Amino acid sequence: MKRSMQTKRTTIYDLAELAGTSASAVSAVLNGNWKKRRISSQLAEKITLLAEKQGYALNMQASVLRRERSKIIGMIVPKYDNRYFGSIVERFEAMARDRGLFPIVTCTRRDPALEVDAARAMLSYQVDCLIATGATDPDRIVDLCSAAGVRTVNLDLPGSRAPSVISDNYGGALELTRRVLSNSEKKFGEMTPLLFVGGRGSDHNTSERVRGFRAAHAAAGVKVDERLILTCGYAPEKSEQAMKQLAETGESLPRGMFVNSTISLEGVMRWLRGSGHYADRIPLLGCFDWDPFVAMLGDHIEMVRQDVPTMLDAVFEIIDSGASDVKTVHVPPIIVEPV
Amino acid sequence: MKRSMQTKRTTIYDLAELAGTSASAVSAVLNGNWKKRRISSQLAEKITLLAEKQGYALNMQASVLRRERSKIIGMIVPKYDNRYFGSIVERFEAMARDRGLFPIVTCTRRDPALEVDAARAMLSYQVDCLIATGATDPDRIVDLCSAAGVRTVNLDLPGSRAPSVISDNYGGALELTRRVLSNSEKKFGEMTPLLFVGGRGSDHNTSERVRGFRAAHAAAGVKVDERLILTCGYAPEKSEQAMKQLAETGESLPRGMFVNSTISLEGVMRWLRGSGHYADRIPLLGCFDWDPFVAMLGDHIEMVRQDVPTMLDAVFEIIDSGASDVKTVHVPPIIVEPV
DNA sequence: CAATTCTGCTTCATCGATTGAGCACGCTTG
DNA sequence: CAAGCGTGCTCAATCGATGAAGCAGAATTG
Repeated sequence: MKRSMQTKRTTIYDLAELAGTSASAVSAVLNGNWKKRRISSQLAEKITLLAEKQGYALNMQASVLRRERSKIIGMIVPKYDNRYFGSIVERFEAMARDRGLFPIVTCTRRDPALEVDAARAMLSYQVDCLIATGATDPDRIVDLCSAAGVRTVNLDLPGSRAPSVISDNYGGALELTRRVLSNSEKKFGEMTPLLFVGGRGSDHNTSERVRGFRAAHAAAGVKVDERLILTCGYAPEKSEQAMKQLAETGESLPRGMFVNSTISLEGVMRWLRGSGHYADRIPLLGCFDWDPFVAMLGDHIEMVRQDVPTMLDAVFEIIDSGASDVKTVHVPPIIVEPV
Repeated sequence: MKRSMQTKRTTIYDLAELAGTSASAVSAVLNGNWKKRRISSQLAEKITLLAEKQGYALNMQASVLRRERSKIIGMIVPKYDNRYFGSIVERFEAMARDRGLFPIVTCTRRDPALEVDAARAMLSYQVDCLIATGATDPDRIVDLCSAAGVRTVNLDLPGSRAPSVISDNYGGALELTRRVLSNSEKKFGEMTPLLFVGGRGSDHNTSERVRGFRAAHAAAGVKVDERLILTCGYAPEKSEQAMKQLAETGESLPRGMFVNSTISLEGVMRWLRGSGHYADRIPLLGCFDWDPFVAMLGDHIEMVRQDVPTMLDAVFEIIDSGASDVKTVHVPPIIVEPV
């Protein structure tokens, strides 16, 4: 309480001296296995009180160095700018803590080099396990980790060398597309091909969603217009640019759109409001991802919300069970009923 | 590359043996001060190559244990569910990395007990410095840290025992209120008292914003209606509930509202759409905080966007300069021009 | 050519916590 | 009463990286 200067932190040796006992007794008491080590409850209590009074804090570096498992669990995540990743991180931290693990999370801004650097850094900090969320190149990370004997789980985007937990992108996209097409029929009396915008053509989720998009068109007997598939990247600037270019072709614009993330939707909406197209009438929209304000934007914005709690349950089940067979768990996303 | 079993990680001792040299030489080479330690560049190169080939990764726990500074910088943050905190974390991580620091961030869900636990955990991990963002009780955290000789900076919410960086809440609120009142005059030909909803009455930011809210009313010659100040907490459920209760009083509802965060706005909007009030006509709104989709919600939603880059510049200036005088830096927020 | 300096390393203690091994004492048992 | 056991602790090695101190041998100097 009264230590204001640059006091060296209190260690178990300090406590041992104060208590007139040995450091190993102090250690045993403070990490809870004093029963096993046959320390008397009197000594235990004395030490506990002293530690509290002195404001003792365990030095994790020393502890981890000595132990074989660090109980540190790492996660890398692309961005913090949307509800999906935000809730993943929030829930991940809570679940990790519930298990007595220390979570460390880092954001890699969809930058492959940063992803690798971050993974390396986490390995240096001796994480017991790493969750690679939405990684550009999950297998690269898995390789790094397995060289160090560290387990990995891929989340959101699958890899081929570690268990993965992802949304059922195909199923979600199929249903989302179906709904937008159906809205289109209700509103215009006919179904015309939709626009697909956002995401990277090379990533698994996007290609699965495109597959669902196509399947829904096929089921409705609508031919997909290939020029309307714009997998331009996730960033708002990218989708805004893609819309602008599309409009410049002079062709008539689609009546409905499948937007591949809220973050891409941000760019699309910017373009919609900035350009005079659609004359203030928002087209029929479907968005793969959920945001509370998007839900309020206009009428009939269909959304598919990825089921984060279930996904993280699956992740921790893999971790807790110690399974490491390369399987992909597909979690059905939640179809949000428009308000 | 070819280590697939549970191989013990490579250490500097392994490398030393392979290179036919000593561990200290390896250490010196790998941490870059081999020039100072007069290691020949031939040996240096040999060791570097070996390390690479063996996939050597530094054991940070051991390294930090030995060194006096850990180069780990911690941040606690209340939530990841809005753009404000999301961008704080994202930028914090980037700036920390630029300085060669390792950022660890943890989310405390506005729970005072979790805040303290998280701070303790970070101290155990030997953070050199801790940034307490939006902490319920910053002084408590500062006390914990200073007992361990760890510097602290308060962000978003100020404390009395460490430097703080916060928005100019009074100024921002004054201008935001002024604008909503002015819109009210344009639309209805008169100014009537606005509603203030969201935030905790006990927190500094909220009380400063209420002060700005009052000052703007006073300047416009409008009397504040005390029953319309609802500092019910930040969570959407809280603000939704508060609106419901207000409506149940049967009094006529205000024509404009000052909403104290996007997250509170979420609840307000839910109520607006759920209840029949305002008959689908969104009232004049001002929101202290920014979100791209909120900007698109309706006409004339005024927003004040906290200036995260400038705030974090200020935080790192304090950290870099080593200053620890208890000063509060007020960063003017950005008035967002409605689209 | 002896004395000094410089070069290029190695040795060893250290950081703080953990844990197997072991020690001293008192109590039981045959 | 000796042998055996249980209790309550201490000792010392260890985890991996770091860096002050030191030590050979080569190069330079007076």
